[in-house]
Amino acid sequence: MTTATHYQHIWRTVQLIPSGKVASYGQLADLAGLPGRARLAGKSLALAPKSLQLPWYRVLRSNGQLAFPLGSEQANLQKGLLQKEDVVVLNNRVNMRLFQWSPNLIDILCKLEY
DNA sequence: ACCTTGACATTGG
DNA sequence: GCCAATGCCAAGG
Repeated sequence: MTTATHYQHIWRTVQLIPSGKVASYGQLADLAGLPGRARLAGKSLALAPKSLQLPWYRVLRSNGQLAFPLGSEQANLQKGLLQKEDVVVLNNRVNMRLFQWSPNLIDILCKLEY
């Protein structure tokens, strides 16, 4: 498997996150069939062509924090996009307990992928 | 080829 | 909650 392929898996998978929901980089990697490779998920979002129009802003750190520094241009943009979907961001952070994915949904998504 | 830098995560103190 | 240590690994220098 080439890294380009890995990126494409991530790009395909991130589009499965429904509006109004969020996932962590680790979950994204897992769903893409790349367990333990959260870092790769971040990398591939960073390098994704803008033309793909990915919902990158629905991906957060495992503790719910935005991946960008508080007050940065990127963080503000992400916060705005999330709040437009009624996801509350406080102190650069989302309450992940409100967004736990049910195991059967994860199951469905995994089957969609492969 | 070696080193550093990240849109990361988990564990242990 | 904070920090350091580990594990992860592609990109760019």
